Amino acid sequence: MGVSLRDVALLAGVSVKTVSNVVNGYAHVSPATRAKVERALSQLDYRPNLSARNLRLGRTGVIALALPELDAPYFAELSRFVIDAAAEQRWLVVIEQTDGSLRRERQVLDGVRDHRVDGVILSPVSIGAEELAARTDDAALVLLGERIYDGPADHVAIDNVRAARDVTEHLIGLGRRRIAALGAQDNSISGTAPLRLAGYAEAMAAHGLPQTIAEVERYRRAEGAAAMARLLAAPEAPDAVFCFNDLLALGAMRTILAAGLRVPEDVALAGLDDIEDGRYSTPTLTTVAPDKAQLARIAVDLLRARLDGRAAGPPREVRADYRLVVRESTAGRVRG
Amino acid sequence: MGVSLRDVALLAGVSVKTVSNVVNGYAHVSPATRAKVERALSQLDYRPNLSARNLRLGRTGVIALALPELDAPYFAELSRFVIDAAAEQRWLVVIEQTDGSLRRERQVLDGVRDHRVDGVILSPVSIGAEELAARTDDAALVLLGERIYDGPADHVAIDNVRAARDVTEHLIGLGRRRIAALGAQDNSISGTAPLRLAGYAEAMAAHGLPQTIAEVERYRRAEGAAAMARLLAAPEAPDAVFCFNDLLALGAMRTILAAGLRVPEDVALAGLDDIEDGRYSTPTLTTVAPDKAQLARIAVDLLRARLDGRAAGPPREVRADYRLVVRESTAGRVRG
DNA sequence: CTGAAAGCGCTTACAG
DNA sequence: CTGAAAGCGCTTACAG
Repeated sequence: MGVSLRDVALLAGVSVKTVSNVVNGYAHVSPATRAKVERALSQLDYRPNLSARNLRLGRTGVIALALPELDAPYFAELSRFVIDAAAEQRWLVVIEQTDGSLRRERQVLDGVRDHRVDGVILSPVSIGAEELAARTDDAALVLLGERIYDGPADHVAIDNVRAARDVTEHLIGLGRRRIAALGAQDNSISGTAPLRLAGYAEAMAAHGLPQTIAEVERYRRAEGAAAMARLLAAPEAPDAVFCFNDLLALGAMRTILAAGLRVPEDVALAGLDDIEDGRYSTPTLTTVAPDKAQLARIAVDLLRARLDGRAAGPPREVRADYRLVVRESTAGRVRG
Repeated sequence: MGVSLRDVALLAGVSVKTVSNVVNGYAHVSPATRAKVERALSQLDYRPNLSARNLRLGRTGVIALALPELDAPYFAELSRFVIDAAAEQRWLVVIEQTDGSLRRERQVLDGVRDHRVDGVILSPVSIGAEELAARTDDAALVLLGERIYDGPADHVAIDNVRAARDVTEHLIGLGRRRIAALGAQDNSISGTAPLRLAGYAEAMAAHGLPQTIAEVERYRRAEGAAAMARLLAAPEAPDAVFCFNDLLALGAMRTILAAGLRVPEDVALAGLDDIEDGRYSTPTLTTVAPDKAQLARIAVDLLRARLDGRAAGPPREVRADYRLVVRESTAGRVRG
């Protein structure tokens, strides 16, 4: 294959153990021996075989990041931070796309048992809390960004209810009264949709305002555009819409503008995720910005704690920060 | 660790070799033995230890996909297809972000020598053809989406010169005359910028039109917005702009609209990449759509051929398909 | 401070 | 058709 410890040991005239000691930076190696070994190491350009090390150590040095779809900007941006945070632990990150399907979410979890990855950071859509809680393997698992109740595993997310309430209050504060929620979902067991809907409903109820709810299957632009068309066709069209993510909002924006209406004059629009697209759309998009770097870092830290065996206790529940970012789609335009 | 072949063999009352034969689906196992083994297999819920198999086979079953940044939509969309194509080979894909830096591009290549991955699909920015050609390790490597001359490795990309010419011809055909190119780069050794610039220049020269060139450092929205502001401030503002990718175009669009000008009436705009954002912007964005699924599949196929040892010959150069997609940013709006 | 040896779990000639 | 055994390259008690 390549150069092995044995080759280096032979050349340096020492044992394999000694070479291993030097490679792994252990103390108690005499300077003379160390120098000899290091000369041989560089002469042969030795690189440890990670497969062998992993077999011996029972680790792969690889973690899986499982998310519905990599090409949704929110997940792509989040992945970037997860990969960076993992790199600091010298972990490689394998990306697995579940499409939100139960079968594939289960498959990802099995990857740990196949010794392909040491642990999994999962952004769950379909898998239920009971199933996760019933898992017998002790695979390191961190749930990211969705809310599964009863903590079957470590979990990090923003407070979705509060964030949704903040957005809705912002729209109400602008004087809007016919405020629709776009993005409710029927099929989501563990998703955020019910939480965001709850936050919206809380705020609307607190002000005695009627609720209008538009459902979608998936959080993509096309669905936002279609749902918005349905809202506009209704007898009482909304004067503001809180979309449950930015992609839905950008799709909705397209529909509104293409219909010859103005944003925000006719319809104010807010999203959630703070993807880059919304910072350059016209008008720019008001949104909730989760601290993605923080989310990623916490997820990696939680996983590391489990893998180190430092945390053997009950699942931990961590909240990440977010902030409301008001832009033109609700506040109106400023000519540049 | 877990259940090993030995455990299964003990329970089934056969040798390890026989269990291995069954697990790997080899022929010539008597039905009776096979049944016995399979019973033991499922009783113990055996899962092969991939680390051990990999050590033995000298393979990891993992490939690296190295690209500048995952959160650029083009790369996120491409990654999705690469992961899917790799999954069909039962490969896992580790994503590495180079930020276009030479150091990190080199690091990725070293990953093969560390036996962390079997091969690499690299979207190069900084690394030069000479350096790649000078590599002594025989790591499987496929170059994706950029043009490096003299084929130091297998390579797949669209014909960037021709695509750029097509876009420019389209703008000329619309009657535009002051057509600027936005996205030229100074620092790119291996990048596509010179190729796209060449295509633009060819078309402009063919029609005797003057060339205007705006440079950027990186292909992001912010840079497109800033470069467009510079173009608008010039004495002869352009009536059309060919941006070297869609992100630049979307940034430029923001600047034009924020300045109170119209797209395409005042300035027509075209990009390249066909990212989803451009299909929902207002106006929608004219662009070149590379066949991303095809690019990904070819890249994976090229890598597989190298790893199988089927292809030991000289590097292969493959062209992927693309098409010009005319939308509102050049053709004008249709009210919905 | 250093060495000889076992063993992680798998695959694969080599016998029979 | 099946088995006993070697070996992939590493780490780690166990001696000395």
